[in-house]
Amino acid sequence: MELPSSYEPKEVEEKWYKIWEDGKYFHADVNDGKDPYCIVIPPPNVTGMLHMGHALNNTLQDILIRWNRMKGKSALWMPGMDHAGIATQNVVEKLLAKEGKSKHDLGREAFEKRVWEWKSESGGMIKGQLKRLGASCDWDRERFTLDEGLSKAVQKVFVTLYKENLIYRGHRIINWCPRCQTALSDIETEYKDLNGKLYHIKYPIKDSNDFIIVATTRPETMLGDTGIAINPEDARHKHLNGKTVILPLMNREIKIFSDEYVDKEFGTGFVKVTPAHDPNDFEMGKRHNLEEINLLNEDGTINENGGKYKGLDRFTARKTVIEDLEKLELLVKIEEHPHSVGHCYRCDTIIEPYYSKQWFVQIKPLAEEAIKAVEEGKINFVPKNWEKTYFEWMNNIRDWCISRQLWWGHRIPAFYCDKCEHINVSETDPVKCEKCGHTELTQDQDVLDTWFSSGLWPFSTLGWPEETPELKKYYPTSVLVTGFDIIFFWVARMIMSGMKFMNAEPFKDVYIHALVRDEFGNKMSKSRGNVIDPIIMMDKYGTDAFRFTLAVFAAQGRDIILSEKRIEGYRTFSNKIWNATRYTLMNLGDEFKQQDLKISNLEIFDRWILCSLNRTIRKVNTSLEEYKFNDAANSVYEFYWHDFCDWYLELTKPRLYDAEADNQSAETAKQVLFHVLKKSMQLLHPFMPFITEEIWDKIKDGRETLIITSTWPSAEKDFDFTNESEETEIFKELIYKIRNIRGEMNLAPNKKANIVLKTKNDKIISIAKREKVHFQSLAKVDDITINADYSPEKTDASAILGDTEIFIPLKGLIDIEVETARLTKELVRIESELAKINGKLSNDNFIKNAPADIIEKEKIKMNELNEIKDKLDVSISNLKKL
RNA sequence: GGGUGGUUAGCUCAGUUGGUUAGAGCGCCUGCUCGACAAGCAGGAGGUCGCUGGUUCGACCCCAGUACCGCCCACCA
Repeated sequence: MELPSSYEPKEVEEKWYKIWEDGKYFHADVNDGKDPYCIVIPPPNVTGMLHMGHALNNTLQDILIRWNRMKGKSALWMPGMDHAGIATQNVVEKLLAKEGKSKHDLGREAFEKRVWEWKSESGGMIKGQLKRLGASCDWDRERFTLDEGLSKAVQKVFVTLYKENLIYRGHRIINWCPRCQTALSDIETEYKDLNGKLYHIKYPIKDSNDFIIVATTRPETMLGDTGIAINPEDARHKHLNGKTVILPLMNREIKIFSDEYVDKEFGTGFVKVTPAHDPNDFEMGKRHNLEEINLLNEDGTINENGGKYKGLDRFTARKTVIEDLEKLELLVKIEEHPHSVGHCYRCDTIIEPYYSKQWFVQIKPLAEEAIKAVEEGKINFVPKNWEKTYFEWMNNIRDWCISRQLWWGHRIPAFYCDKCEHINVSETDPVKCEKCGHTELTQDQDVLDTWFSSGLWPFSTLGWPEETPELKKYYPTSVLVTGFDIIFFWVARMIMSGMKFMNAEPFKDVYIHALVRDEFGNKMSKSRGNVIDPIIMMDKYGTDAFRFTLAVFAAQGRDIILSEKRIEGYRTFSNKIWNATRYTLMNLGDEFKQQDLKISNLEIFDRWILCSLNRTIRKVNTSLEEYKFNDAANSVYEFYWHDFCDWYLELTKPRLYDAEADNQSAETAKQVLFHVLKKSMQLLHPFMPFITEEIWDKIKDGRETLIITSTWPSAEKDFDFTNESEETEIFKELIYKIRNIRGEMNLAPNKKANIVLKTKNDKIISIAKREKVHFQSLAKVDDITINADYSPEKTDASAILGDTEIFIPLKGLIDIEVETARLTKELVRIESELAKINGKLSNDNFIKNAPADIIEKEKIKMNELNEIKDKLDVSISNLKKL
């Protein structure tokens, strides 16, 4: 069978994904009787496009899923998408804007319909992109957070929490985005450091010519001031406590009061208090019975409470207020004042603390159980240190604002009686008021925070609140794979809801992976223009190379700085895999039939490669068990390229090519080649699913596909050939030494050389005698002489391996200077090592304290090094005599 | 302000029970179309492991301090 000489990913990828999908190979059968292994996908936004974060996240999940599927587990990767309230509504609103319309022109119902239309036409692009990545999700089970079933889950959760008084409605200061015109939760507000200004303003004291000075970063809020606060211990201002000041521009009388909150050391010691527009002021207002004057409309303009500033945008108002104060000579100074300002996480607009009526989850009782679950080890974060972050947040958690003034999402299932205003909350939409029986009810206009529904994802996708077999089998799920940026948004909330409603943890492990950055270490973002498009990478280098790169970079606890060069590098690995297969297939011949490996037939290098394969299998297993994707990927890379291709393949050539060769030896080589190739494809499959499946198709003896053969390799005790491995390492050392001389001496590759081994070492003697043919093929050695009493010519090049000296008679070909330099370099290295060891051994404390075996090791080493040094000295002085 | 991660070869990164000649890929230099692969093969150069102390017989690894870079959280007007 002849393969093309380079691997072309494109067609292969398309072909196999289709076969896998059509064959339902991703489907996990709840009745298969196998042990469950389940991962729920972090649902991408329905508006989402695949970026590097997704690529990494889903590659890692796919590795775990494929690995476990091959191990014979009932491996379920539950896919789905998030309706992404604000993000999606924004997208559709923008489209409407292009038509010159707003959502209000359509009305709520028509708008919602429009969003659904958008979803079916252009939403979920990311799904196709995930397929491109090779994601082996169980697409038959795909869910959407606004599905009927998931909506039912949402309703049940809301109602239950409400009945337990864990959901309540109340007036609070919340974060308001004037552009999205909705409330946001605390974590949906991103704080950024801005260079703001601190305005110092005079407030006249009533019936006096005196005044106080307050400082503020948001002067327009003064329009809503209803008090001035001082610290009760502030000696400077104590006497003013209870006095009245005249609020400029509004001419309102407000009182000075004292409150512990005020920091004596900061600013002037006077704090203007605006209860409706600052959370701290709100708290102080509560304590001192101050009026809350709301100044803002929902769009961020000043409302009728702002006097003549009514109708101005908040920032225009700020400017105008300052100008007016200046005219009145009430502006003292303006200082530069860097401070952090909250921004909307969806549209980056500066948010306003805003006093309004919203729905909240009383979170503490839920958090307590969620904390316990991690403390008790029911859930393990990997890497462990993220637990601290989790605890930190959970211990300081505050009530969660869950109502959003949007149209796209789960409408809050609360119905207000038009007559008695009673709030009706029940699992089925009520037809009459449960209190007064009135039949005119109005549903709350708001929808729930998107994260309210995604927080139920691990069990809602499995069918909850129904008691489905899926739920029974796959919950708790095995592991959650996600980035640290959504630990609070999502992970914590899933844990809370899981503990509350399932009475069990939603997943046993949480693997937190790094953020992908560009090659300069910057976060990738559209606005920076530094995004590397995963799709383009897959087009250029193949999906397998791309996935492999991500796996190699996924070391724990570190950000990933991705460079295209690395991806390119692993494309060459794909090609290497391909060509080793090509070699193998070329040499097997048509009659080849795989047989069980017969130990007695195995030659030394066969044993060595099988032993190395064993080690690799073990390493891959332990690494994946610990989520050390980089270790797993590297070890299989190392094995395949450097053991299998660089050495074993080369070592089979004489056995396969030489017409005189022993038939049994050739046959054994074929069997081993085939065996190792097959196992390698299995080991590589989770990382590089396409190329391995393609190759498997060419080498398989049965009809099954690699993806579901359920034969993940296991190390075979019979193949732990440690002696042969040690011998092979010695053999390799000899080859290295000879190649080194050849390379440094610039001996042409076609120029054969004779070597003389001056040694009494039985092992080396036997290797040299037995493996002559390999010395010839790998190091272009013509003849090997073994002579313990050899007295070298002065024109011999030499090298030393332990107690053995290697000589290559070069006659006129030797370059004295080069050879001297080469040997001197080695001598310097040996001497510096000797100096180190001598230092240790002549240190009494070392002898006294170090373990005996360490001391013994050092002594042996010293003797060896001394011998080598002597030999080098001789060789070098010989050269000098020339 | 409170946490937290990093600093190892020109670049991007590995390196957990403290004893290694400190590794890999890319890049660089030299030589190779020899029956898998030039997306390759062989050889080579390149690092006082941020800095300063300490613990130890012994430190890239443990401890303390320090510098620089980064991230998360936080209501300082």
